[in-house]
Amino acid sequence: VSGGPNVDRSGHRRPLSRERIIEAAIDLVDRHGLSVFTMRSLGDELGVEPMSVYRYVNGREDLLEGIVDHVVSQLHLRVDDDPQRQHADGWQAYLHWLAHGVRALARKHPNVFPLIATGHPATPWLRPPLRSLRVVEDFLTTLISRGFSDEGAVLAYRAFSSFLLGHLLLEVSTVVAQASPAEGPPDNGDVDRLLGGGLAHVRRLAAVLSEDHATAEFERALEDLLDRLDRDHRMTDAAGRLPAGAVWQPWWMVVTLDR
Amino acid sequence: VSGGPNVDRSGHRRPLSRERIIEAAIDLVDRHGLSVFTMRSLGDELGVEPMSVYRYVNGREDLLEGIVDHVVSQLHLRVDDDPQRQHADGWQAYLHWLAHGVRALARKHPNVFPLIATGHPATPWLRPPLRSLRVVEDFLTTLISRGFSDEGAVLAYRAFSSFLLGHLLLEVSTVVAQASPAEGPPDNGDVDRLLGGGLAHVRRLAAVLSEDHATAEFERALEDLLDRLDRDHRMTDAAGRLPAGAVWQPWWMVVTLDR
DNA sequence: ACCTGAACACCGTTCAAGT
DNA sequence: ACCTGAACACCGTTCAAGT
Repeated sequence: VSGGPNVDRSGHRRPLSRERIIEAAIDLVDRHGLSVFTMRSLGDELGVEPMSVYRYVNGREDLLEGIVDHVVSQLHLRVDDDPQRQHADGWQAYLHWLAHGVRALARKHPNVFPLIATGHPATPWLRPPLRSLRVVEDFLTTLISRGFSDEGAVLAYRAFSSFLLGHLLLEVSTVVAQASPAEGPPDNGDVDRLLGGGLAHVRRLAAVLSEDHATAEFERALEDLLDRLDRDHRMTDAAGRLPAGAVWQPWWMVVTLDR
Repeated sequence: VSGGPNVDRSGHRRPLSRERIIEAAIDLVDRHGLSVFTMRSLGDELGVEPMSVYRYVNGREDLLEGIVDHVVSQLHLRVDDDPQRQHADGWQAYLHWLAHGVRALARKHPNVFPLIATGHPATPWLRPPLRSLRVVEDFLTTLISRGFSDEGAVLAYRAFSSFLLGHLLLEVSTVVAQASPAEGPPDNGDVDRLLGGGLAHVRRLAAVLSEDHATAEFERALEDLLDRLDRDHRMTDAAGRLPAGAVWQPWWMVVTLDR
C-alpha cells in the first residue's frame, strides 16, 4: 500500500485519464528526450502496464498529437488571460506578445518543439508552430480588425509562422545540445579532426560561431518582420493587392532607380 | 541468374558499398517517406538480406547521417561548378544563388529535408539546413572578402540559416501533404467538423489559406533578409559592433523619433 | 469499469556460419 | 571477402482474461 503514482495521498486509487497520460508523456519527453519515449517507458512512468493506456488513447500517433495539442493550447490560455490587450494595443504589440509566448513555450519544452515543428498538422494550412485553430483565428481577427485585408492577414500569418519555426527550431536544438554533455566544448583539435584543410575561416571563427545571442537575434528578426509587414500593409490597396513591381523588385534595383 | 539489382548487365556480381547503400536509402525515402524506411525494407530494395549493410555502415543512425551528408554535399558540387561567381558578383548574388540552391535540394528531396532540419549536427554551430563545413566556409569567405567583419559574417550565417529552415521546412511539408492524397481538398464540412464555433475568419478564409504562393513568399522574405543584412553591414564599424540603440530599437519608436 | 498476461508482428543488431 | 541464418532484445498493438 505504499504510495505509487496511481494512489493519492489518502490511499484511494487514482484512475488513468487521457489528460494524466498526456501530461506524463510531456514530462517524460521533457526530461529524457523523444528517443526514450516509448509506450513501455510511459507505462513505467505511470506505474501501469503499457497496454493500459490504449483505453484512453488511440495508439502512439494519437498520443503524440495529444502532446502537441496540449502544449500549443497553453498559448490560448494566455490569450484569455490578457483580455485588455485584445482591444488596447496595435497589431504589432499583439504579434510581439504572441512571438514571445511561442518562444517561451519552445524553451520550456525544447524536446517537444521538434514534434510541433515536423508532425503533420490537422489541415495543410495550419502551419507549425502555430498549430491551434483558436490561435490562428485570434491572429486573423486581430490583424483584420486593425485594417489588414484578408489576403494581407494570411500573408502575415505565413511569414510569421516561417519566422517562428526557423528561429525557434534552431534555438531549441542548441539548448538541447548544451543540455546533453555528450560532446565537450569545441576545442581546436575537435575542429581540426573534422576537416582536411582549407577551412581557415571556420577554424578561426569557431569561438565566435559558438557564441549564443539567441535572444538578441530573435528580437532583431522579429522587429524586421514587423517592419516588413507594416510596409506591405500600407502599400496594399483596398482589394488587398500589391502594386505590381513595387515590392517584388530586388531591393538593389529599387535603390539604383532612386538615384 | 535473372538480373537482380546486384548483378550488372554483363552478369557480374556488383558488390555493396556505402555509396550504393546511401543512394538506395535516399531513393527509398524520396519515394515512400521516412516512416517506411527500415533496415529491412532497405535490404529488400538492395536485393540483399538486411544484415548485409552493417558491413558498410555503423548502424541505422550512421546511415541517416550518411543520407544527410550525401544530400547537402550536392550543394558544394554546384559551388565548384560555377567558379566565375566566386569573384565576379557581390555577396547578395551569392546568397541569392545559395538560397535557391538549398531550396532546389529541399524540393527535390522533400522527405529527406526534415531529417536535415532536425537531426543533430556534427557540431552545435553547424546549423541546419547548411550542414556542410565546406558550404559554411564558402559562406564566410564570400562575405568577409566583400567587407563583412567576422562578427557580421557569423550573424549573417545565423540569420540566413534560420530563414532557410523556416521557409523550406514549411514549404516541403505542404508538398508532402499534397503528394499523399490521404485527405481530400479542405471543403467546408471538413473545417466545420474540426471546430465548435467562433472561428468565423478561419472558416471564411479557408480557401485563401490553402493557396500556394511559396515561390513568391520565399523570394520576398529573401530580398528582405538581404536588405537587412546590408543595412547592418553598412552600420557596423571596423570592430564589427553595432552602434548602441540604433538597430535594436523597435522600429516604431525609431519612426516616432524621426518626426 | 479498469487493468493485466500472454501473444503477435515487426524492428535494430550481433555473430557464428556459409560460400 | 562478402553475404546469410538464426537468434536476441525491444517495440507497438490486440484481445481475452482477471479483479
